[in-house]
Amino acid sequence: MTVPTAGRRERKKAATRQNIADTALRLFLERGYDEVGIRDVAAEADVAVTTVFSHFTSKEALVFSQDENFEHGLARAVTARPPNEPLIPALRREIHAMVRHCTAESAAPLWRMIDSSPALRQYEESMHLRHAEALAAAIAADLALPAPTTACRTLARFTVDAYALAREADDPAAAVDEIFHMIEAAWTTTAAARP
Amino acid sequence: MTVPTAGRRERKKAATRQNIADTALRLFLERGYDEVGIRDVAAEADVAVTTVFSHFTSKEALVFSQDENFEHGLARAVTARPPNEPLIPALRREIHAMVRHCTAESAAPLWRMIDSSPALRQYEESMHLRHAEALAAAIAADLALPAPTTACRTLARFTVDAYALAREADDPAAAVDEIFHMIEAAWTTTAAARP
DNA sequence: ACCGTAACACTAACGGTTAGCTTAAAAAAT
DNA sequence: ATTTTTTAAGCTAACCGTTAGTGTTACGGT
Repeated sequence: MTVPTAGRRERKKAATRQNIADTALRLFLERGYDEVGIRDVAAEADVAVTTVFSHFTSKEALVFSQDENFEHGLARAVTARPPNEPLIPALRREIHAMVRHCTAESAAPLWRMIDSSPALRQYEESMHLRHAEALAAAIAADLALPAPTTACRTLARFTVDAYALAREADDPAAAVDEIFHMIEAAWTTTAAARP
Repeated sequence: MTVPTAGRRERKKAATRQNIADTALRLFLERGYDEVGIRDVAAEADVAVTTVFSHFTSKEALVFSQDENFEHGLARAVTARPPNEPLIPALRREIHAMVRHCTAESAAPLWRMIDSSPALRQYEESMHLRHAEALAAAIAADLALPAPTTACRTLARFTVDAYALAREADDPAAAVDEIFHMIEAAWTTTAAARP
């Protein structure tokens, strides 16, 4: 076993959380996000309303429960990349993977739901900004800077922009390449790009 | 008179709206955004709660009622710029003006309030995205394109990023210049930049 | 075996938001 | 000038996401 007996309590907690998330996502996809209330989710998952909010900070968070795993994926793409690989290509690879992942056939209904709900779109945007801040910190660390500079923060935001823009483009993969071509040009003109 | 007698009804409506916005902003700054409810605002402005929501789509919109004027300021910076002036410098000028405007001494308490409220920050972000979409359309029109391309949308987003990033920087004006140096490099590498 | 604590339940409420209906004043039509 | 139509604004009552307060149960370390 790779997992060192995570304790029954933690396993039960994880199971409850998973049950809630699965139930919520199923109901949302069946009836539509706005047509399903938190009380419906709680009843169907056979838990109390307060239990839902002890596992998820908001209704929208129920939809993005899986993507929280990728929360630090971008930062890890910087810190854990092959040695000697330049920064920008590493970021481009990661964005490519993320775009491919969320434009997959199986995820289509989910993203259609997200795109049609202003509340969910807004939640996703603010997630992206959090990711950008984490990424800026990782980039600064990679350059051995004491704190993120304006250039680091800018690169981070441009990178998450690439994800958001490519997702909406007709040809997502081509869009990633096109936008990263622009990012590369922007980055190479900064002093931070040269050691 | 330059105003062609806007009709008593419309004048009263505008007055009511202004009254609500002024009262709300005053209460928010006096007691704090979270400590003031919509019912408080309505009572103090001497209107019904439903009247507040017939003028403003949400509580957060009460805070940004003035900035709605600048909603299309960015797009106008493109469409109404001096002839023969290149695109990027025109955008940089506008962002400079916007940053100067919202980092002014008189606006400090307002922005402190906004920065300390997650709800208001999120609302501002989604405003920015709306602005970016409008700007992308204006850029495409300026280039005589039938529809916004990926490059247009990218430039638009980078531009609103410049605003957001510069606002938080130690030296906002310098940050605008630094980021626009990067944007210029990104834009000149795209095919769209050359006629 | 014991106790501390973490997970969950229940009730009730708070605050933003909306629906449905009524009133009254302004604008348009007669 | 009177009638008719429009529309801003009001009131009530609720919906829905979210939180506070308070128990209760069952796991985990000692």
